Amino acid sequence: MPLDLSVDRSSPVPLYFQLSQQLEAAIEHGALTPGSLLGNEIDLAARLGLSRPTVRQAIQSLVDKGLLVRRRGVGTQVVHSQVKRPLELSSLYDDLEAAGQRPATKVLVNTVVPASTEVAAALGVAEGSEVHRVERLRLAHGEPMAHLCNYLPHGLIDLDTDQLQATGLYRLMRTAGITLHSARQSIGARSATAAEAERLGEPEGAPLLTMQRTTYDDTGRAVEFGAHTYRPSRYSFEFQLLVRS
Amino acid sequence: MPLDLSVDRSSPVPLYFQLSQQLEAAIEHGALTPGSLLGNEIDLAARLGLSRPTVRQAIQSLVDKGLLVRRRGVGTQVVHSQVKRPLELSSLYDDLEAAGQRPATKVLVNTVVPASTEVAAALGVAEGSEVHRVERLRLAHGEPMAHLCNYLPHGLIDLDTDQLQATGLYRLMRTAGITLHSARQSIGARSATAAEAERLGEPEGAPLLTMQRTTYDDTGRAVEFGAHTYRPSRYSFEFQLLVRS
DNA sequence: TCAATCCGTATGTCCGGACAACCGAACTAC
DNA sequence: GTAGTTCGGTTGTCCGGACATACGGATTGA
Repeated sequence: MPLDLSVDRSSPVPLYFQLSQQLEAAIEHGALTPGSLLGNEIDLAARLGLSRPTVRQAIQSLVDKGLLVRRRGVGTQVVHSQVKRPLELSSLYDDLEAAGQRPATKVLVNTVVPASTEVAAALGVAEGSEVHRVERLRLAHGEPMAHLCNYLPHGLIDLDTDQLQATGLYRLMRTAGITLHSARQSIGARSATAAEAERLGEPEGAPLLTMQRTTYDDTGRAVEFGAHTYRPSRYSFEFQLLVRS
Repeated sequence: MPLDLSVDRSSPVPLYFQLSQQLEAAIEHGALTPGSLLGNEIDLAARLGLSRPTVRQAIQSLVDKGLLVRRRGVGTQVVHSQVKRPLELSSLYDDLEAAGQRPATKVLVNTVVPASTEVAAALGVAEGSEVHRVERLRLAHGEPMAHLCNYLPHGLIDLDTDQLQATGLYRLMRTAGITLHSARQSIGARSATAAEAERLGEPEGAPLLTMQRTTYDDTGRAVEFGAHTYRPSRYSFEFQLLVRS
């Protein structure tokens, strides 16, 4: 059964994208079983009335996602799954929501402060210049999960406390027209101070998972710097890596 | 100064790859300054005697690396740097070596054991079947930095203790002809048990950074499962993320 | 003066074809 | 029986062209 694929040429959606979506769905759905050959590109193109480059572009996008593997002289195979999602630049809020965890946010601080040396260096602004400072407690199922402290350049975005309670910071930034591009992260661990333990409902000296992140938009501007602490009993970083070959 | 680019058609290296390497070097070297336009693809192709698709392929690879940004109707710009390396599937050994840290390895255990429930599930083998078990202490500058416990399917690779001391596990696997494809990771934190504290030279109850990882080859086979603990005072996970758009 | 429109330009998509490089299996020769 | 060779099949690379689409600035109009 050669799988029923079709493309809609009247659609504004690019043909290669239509195809890659259908292939991905077929893999997800099990119509294309792991290890099975995909059939050669020429035939596939002919069958769909597409050119080979277009088919290749569709396949390539799935190879980049780690769903397919090409072998010269052999063909294109479906990877033996295990692949879920590669690491994305996502917000904790969205992650929790996607996991059905019903996240909630408690805004502790939402103000403007002069930039400390560390914050100024991270955001690439002058020391002492005004920056937004947001401190939040992230809850899941009513239990504190993480303490989030973020700094943003002044004037970049309107930080409304109500909106911060209702959604994540990244979604706010995207809505404001900022196109996120990359981020530098550092994940570590340390003992909780008395104040941190208190905030998160952990005993003093308990181990904490820490994450520092600076996010840049597509012009290279730093748009956010954050120092987060997580309760390791309730949160860990899970992600998938792909080999860049 | 329009940058001197050239390609060698007699070389077996693909033309698009030659071009992307030269562009990357130019960016690295500063010949292409952040924010500057790259010049349109048509001219670039004509100047190099290449076709536009080839030039596009070169540019696209750098866009995927996060070095360039394309804007329709505008052009292709160099990202305002900050980009170093996206997260790779690399071994701790290679990372330390690249950072000039002079890593050393002390093999504590190198044996074959029956797979526990957890290990069997991770590697996708029958519970109780034989698997390699390797336990190592990773040192930098003579100081313990991490404790690495790894399991590998039996018969996949010849695990020589001397080789394990001299290099990293990933390099051994690649040398053995295994093509790594993806990995699932989980990073967390917890308190050190007495034995762990002893091994790493930390006080009992000290916070530890933990990482569990299952690595798959390009056929989807699990080829390695590891449970690592790191001294947070000496190690943290640092990496760069790109937005997949 | 300010807003809407037009237009040049650059990337985005797509086509059809060609040859090269590589893998695996069948075949052949020893 | 085994080793080497040939050969079909598939992906990798590259070409030259065509039209669509979106952005930004200049022009035009109110």
